[in-house]
Amino acid sequence: MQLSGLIARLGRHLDLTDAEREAILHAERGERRLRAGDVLVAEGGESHALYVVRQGWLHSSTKLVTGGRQILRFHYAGDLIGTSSMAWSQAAATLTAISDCIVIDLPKTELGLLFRAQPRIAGLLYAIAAAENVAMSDRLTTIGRMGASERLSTLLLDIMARLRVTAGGIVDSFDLPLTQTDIGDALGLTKVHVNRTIRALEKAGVIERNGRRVRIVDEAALVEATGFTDRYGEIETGWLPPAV
Amino acid sequence: MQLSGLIARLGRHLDLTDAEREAILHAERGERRLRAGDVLVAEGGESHALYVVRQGWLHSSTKLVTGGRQILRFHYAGDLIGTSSMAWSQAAATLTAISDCIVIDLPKTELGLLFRAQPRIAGLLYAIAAAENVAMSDRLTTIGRMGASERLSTLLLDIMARLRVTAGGIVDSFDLPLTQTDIGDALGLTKVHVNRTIRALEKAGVIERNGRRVRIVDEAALVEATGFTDRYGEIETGWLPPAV
DNA sequence: CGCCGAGTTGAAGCCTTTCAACGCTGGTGG
DNA sequence: CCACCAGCGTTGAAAGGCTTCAACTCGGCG
Repeated sequence: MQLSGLIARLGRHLDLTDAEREAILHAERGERRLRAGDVLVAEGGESHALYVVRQGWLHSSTKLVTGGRQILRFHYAGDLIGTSSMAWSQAAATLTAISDCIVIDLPKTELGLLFRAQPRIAGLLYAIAAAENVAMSDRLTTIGRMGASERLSTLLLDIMARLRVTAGGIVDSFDLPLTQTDIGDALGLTKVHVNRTIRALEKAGVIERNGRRVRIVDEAALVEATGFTDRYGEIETGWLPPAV
Repeated sequence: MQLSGLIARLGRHLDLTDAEREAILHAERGERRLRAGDVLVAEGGESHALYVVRQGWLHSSTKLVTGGRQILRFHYAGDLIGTSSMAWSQAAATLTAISDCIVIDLPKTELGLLFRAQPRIAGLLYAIAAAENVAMSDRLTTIGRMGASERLSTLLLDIMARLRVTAGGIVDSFDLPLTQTDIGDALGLTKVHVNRTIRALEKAGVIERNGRRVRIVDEAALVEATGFTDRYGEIETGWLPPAV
């Protein structure tokens, strides 16, 4: 179980066979520990591996010619990150640890072998990539067509939905390890306006804050305002070929 | 060659073996012809197949609770679309034909079998999915952090880069089958502001228009202003397992 | 011939940004 | 041990970019 990031993740969607577990363990390399703020991969840098998040939060981001930054996505335990190196040997985004993290290496040549040995795993990884794509689409829609408070609300709902996957029980509050600058870079807003928007939501009584802790007071109102849909549930696996 | 959408696309990245071609042909089902404006798949509708674009342009879009629309992506000949149905049986986006189109069905159970029979194809499809993800990230960055004229410039550069893949020679002008409303929905702008922005670029002398025809006069200036990078080039295939 | 969608333009208003300043906290070095 | 500094959060005021509302033109289609 020491190097089982991928097994844990895929096991959420499928009952893995022993052979599949074995093959995954064989593909995974040693783990890497990161401190909050550390950069795992830099945009434009060489990259020949994916990483599986075992513990902690990270984000991927890109820099603009104008000096700005866009945070593309937040990554949590179980996520497969750095996938752009499957298509190119240069990383398309920077991966930065938000909290202290542990990630596991998954060299892409090993992944190639895993694809051959375990086609069911290959199919599931493809389905997960498709789901990632939909998650990106959701974000695009939010940023492209919604105002500041809807963007912020969507982010909070999304984080909470994601935390519920692993946390099991009912979650209505969580620690947010992001600065308001981070939130702004994720939502396409300035930190100043993020601050005003947060305080407006607070004043409206739909959220509460206590330090880093955020509590969602009126989840229904947030969902109603944003049209948020939780995509972290099941992934359909019926079409996958049988396990080897 | 009649049903070879996928072969043509994958052949851009790999030399396919006969067995691989055969397996792909076996997975593809009959073609479907669409008229401009036709909806191939509706958001929320059942979907058990992908589609390969053989001819024409389409776009995928989502509707907002507030009544707006976000166009997520434009699709061209060779693209694999409707991939959200790999993860769920309900489509996450609407697929609409922009011009008259021909698409080929690729049932997901067939794709599952293809994954098992031809692991190299599976790996390549995964790499393509990863590249799609990066393309979405680029769009997110553009919309999240750039002004109207940069967004529009990026769209034009992106379309041109994509057309160059299939058109071979030097392309500096193309027919744009999009309304200004479409462009606005793709860029997160109103059609009114799209219009003003187009005319400003025209007045600045970086583009020219003649009906639907758009000519990029000063490509370097557009690239400079936007930091655009063409991702339509090679996909790295060195990590793929050998062909069967 | 008339209507509708697409493109165009002007004016006003709003949301978000920009600029600026200040309090607070945690970490660092003297 | 404590002073200082840097980053973060917060707030106000002014500016700006984009939207909204409205009106008018043009071309294609019934």
